[in-house]
Amino acid sequence: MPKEGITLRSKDYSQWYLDIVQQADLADYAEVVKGCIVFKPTGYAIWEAIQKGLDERIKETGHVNAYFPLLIPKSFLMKEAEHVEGFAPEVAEVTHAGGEPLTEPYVIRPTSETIIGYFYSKWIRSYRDLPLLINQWANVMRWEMRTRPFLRTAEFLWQEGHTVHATEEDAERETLLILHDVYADFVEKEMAVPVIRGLKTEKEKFAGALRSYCIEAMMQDGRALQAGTSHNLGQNFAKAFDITFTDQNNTVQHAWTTSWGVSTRLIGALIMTHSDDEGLVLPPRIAPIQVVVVPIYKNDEEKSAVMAAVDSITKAWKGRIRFKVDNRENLTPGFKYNEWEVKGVPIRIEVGPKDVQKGSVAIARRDIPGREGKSFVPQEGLTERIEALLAEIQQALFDRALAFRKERTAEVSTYDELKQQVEKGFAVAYWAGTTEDEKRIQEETKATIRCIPLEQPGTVGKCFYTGKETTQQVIFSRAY
RNA sequence: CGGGGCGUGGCUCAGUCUGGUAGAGCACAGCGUUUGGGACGCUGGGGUCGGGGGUUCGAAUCCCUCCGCCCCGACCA
Repeated sequence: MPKEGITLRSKDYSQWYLDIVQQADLADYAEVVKGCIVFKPTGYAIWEAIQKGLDERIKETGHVNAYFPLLIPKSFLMKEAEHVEGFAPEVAEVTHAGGEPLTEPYVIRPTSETIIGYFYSKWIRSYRDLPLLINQWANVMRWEMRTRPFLRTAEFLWQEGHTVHATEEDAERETLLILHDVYADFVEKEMAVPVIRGLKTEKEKFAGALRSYCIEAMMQDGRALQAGTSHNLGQNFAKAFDITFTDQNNTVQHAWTTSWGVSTRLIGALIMTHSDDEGLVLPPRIAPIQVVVVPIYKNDEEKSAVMAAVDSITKAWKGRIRFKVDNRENLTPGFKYNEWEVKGVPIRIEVGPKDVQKGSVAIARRDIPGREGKSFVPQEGLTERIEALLAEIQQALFDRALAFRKERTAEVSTYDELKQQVEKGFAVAYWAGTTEDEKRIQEETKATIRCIPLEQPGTVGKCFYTGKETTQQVIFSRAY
């Protein structure tokens, strides 16, 4: 049953996405502030769930939270050559305050390596101070030319980890720990979004990094979305900000730093991975509301019987299931079904007079729309049944997304094949080209190397572009 | 930055070509009837027509100018 106000995916995927954001009430355009959005309560609740899952993992891996200033002296940004080049075009500047021009303008942070680097240089003296493992939850601003709710907004929310280590190996271990145990683990287990872990090419790496690792997901239109990045910054920032320490041998050395972040863009990934033409679909583990209960009655007598049943049914749920009883008056059940479907609640329970008599409820799963996903089950054992079903839905969403990605991924051995494949999804190819080659391919196909997957077949093949033999495979795709 | 679209009650838009008392649907408020897949009736409130200037007896409508937002593309988490 097509929903009002939602464009079909097959008709216009981009418009469908915007419609979902609006209809599920996730965000509003901040029309008075260019490129920004308002995170409405429903959308912000998803962010809070993401924060919770990530924050737990960040802390479990030994990090602590702190907070640094929003404004950064402009000169700080200039200290690391590649970094300036990467970010200068998109920073917003504060030139006046208190009615006076500032002697040195501030920039609104586009990312915090520089200001954090400044403080780290003050705090670190000895190898005994290392590793320093700090994360911050913050907002940042990048003046992007073209914005899209959640996927790319001028201001966005994120976490950015900034760590300092005594050796290159330690920094590398940290970078990969975050990639695997924090980002990939969270995104796959909690968000049910399968990702490919890989290394960025020189062209795509973070401005100022030695190496950038990433997790890449495939959206339903076959395009890639970078869902998280973890950078080994080498000694670049340590040298720019003079982050040094004295080692065991009393020698002063530059430290090795890392930075890593994921943003509210993950909400976009969630939408574009699971949702359908009926609206938002949320994986149970991330859903702010996992189960909605719609009571059905015609008169006061029925109402009291139904509500009593609802109370006794939901009593056992507290602390186990995140649920909401939709007891709004003057709205028909049908209206409520539609509303909660659009908003992506994983399970809907209907309780009506017939259920009171029979000791049953109707249970409908969001990931299987329509009659197929709805059945009548006994009230007895319902809590366990729901918990099992939530887990089943979580797995089903992941499996479906993974199957979709596999179906839309193919190995290519010629440039023509690549051109065709990137229309559909990911093209896996042997690659021995240069950054220049990569740029040319992007101009011609709009596709970029999303990553060099960490998992490599280890076999030798011919680069489709240069014809050189190589063992390195990469993934080409169009990206968000 | 290039291309396109739009600006009229809260929302979606009609009205602009051809100037003549600002409209519809939805939403909202009240009352009543409804309620197992987007209910219905009656009543009601709500608009400096994006801003400024001009033409005219008269401008949402014609002219000039400024502003803003959205979509597509290049660039980017």
